[in-house]
Amino acid sequence: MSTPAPILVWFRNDLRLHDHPALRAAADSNASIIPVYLHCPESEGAWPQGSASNWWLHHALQDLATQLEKKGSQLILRSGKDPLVLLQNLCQETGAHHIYWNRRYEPEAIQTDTRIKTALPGKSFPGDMLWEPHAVHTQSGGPYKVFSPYYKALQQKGEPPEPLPEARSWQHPQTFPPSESLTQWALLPQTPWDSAFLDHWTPTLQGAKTQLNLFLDESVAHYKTLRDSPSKSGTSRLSPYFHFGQLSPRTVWHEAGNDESNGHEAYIRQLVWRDFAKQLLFHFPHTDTQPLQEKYASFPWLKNPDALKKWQQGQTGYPLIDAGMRELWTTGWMHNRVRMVVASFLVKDLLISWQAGAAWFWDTLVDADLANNSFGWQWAGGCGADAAPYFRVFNPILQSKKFDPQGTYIRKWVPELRSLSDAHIHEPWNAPSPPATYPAPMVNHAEARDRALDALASIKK
DNA sequence: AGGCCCTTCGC
DNA sequence: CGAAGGGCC
Repeated sequence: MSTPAPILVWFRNDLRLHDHPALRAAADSNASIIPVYLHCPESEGAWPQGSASNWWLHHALQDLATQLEKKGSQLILRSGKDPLVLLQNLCQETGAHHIYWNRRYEPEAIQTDTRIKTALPGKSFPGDMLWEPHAVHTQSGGPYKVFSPYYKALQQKGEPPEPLPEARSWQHPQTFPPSESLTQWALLPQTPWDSAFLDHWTPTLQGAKTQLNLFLDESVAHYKTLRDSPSKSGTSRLSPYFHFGQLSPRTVWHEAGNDESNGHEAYIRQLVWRDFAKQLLFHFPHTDTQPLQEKYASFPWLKNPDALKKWQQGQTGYPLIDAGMRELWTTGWMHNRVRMVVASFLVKDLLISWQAGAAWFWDTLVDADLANNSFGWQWAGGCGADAAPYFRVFNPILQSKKFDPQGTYIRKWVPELRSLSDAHIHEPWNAPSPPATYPAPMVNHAEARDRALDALASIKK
């Protein structure tokens, strides 16, 4: 009896063992499994992973390798220019006849996967969405561009596929091919800007599980009201786990989604936004760099490196904006409400392009995800699908008073303002003696708002 | 998933 | 003279 040829299971944005369709299918086949991860930053088009994401990736891979070792397996690391070449080499070295992977939906990934499938015996499985893009379309067969009907359509489909349980065990090859060393990939920063990251995150599968359970036990019931308060832990904080696939949306849907309470439905709605963004990038593959609404291609954005830098460093003089930008820099994450406010400020008050904002988020967020990032910034810029109309300009002072009324979030991230009263913390320039170390507002919001509306008028049809 | 400004209405 | 509601950007 000859043993079947081994199967390469190619891990990508699915760094987990549970609900992993490719791994499960390989395990069920009785062939031996060689798990591989390929690091090909140059093949990933215009969007190689950012610095904060690389930090997370390092830890997630280390953890995945450990979990695989507990099963008697090994994670094989290879790096190079082209994943096709690396997979070809691995097939030759190991005698593997099949490569299994879970699908990705970004334009670059689709091109690469298609190229690999024509050259090698690859088999792909459903990726990290509740419903894959081809499973959802409008009456006329096209993609949805508005969230509400998309959400309705998903509700009518009912439960997404059941998550697959983790395979208990599977066959291993007698010898594994050589692996590169994770340390040599130098994913961790050279200068220690990540010093606080481990205080805020546990970037492992156990960390994902713990955070999900914490959220389901303590926060989800009040999600609808608490999710907008940046000083409270009312959001799920699961985004990086989703991005790296340490959690599967199907798993989370089934753990959170069968409860009819307000909080659960509100949370599932957010999971659907995630699918919505992914299907948009899938159907409109240029929207990582180009506005979905064409008339915005001629929008008169300002090139203003000094202003951009003040925004990036949290030195705009608007407390809520600066708190958010500093939270981002320190922890690799920012509360969703604050993301909307800082984005509106960059795009509308400073008239700096949403692409410049997206690039900064891409490099600094541990949850940076091409579909979510592109969609979110186009939404803020008013040029995307179901976007906030451009004339909807967030007032950074009102948003601050409304969502951080006691200034708790501001005091946490902008220590210069800690001693101000609640009455002055949102507008420190009105305080009797404004802190000398905190900058004056870099723009007057009322004037900036008028300027933004004038700019909008200039591109109107 | 806004906000500004004006009107109206209640006190 | 503040709150509430609507038109508009």
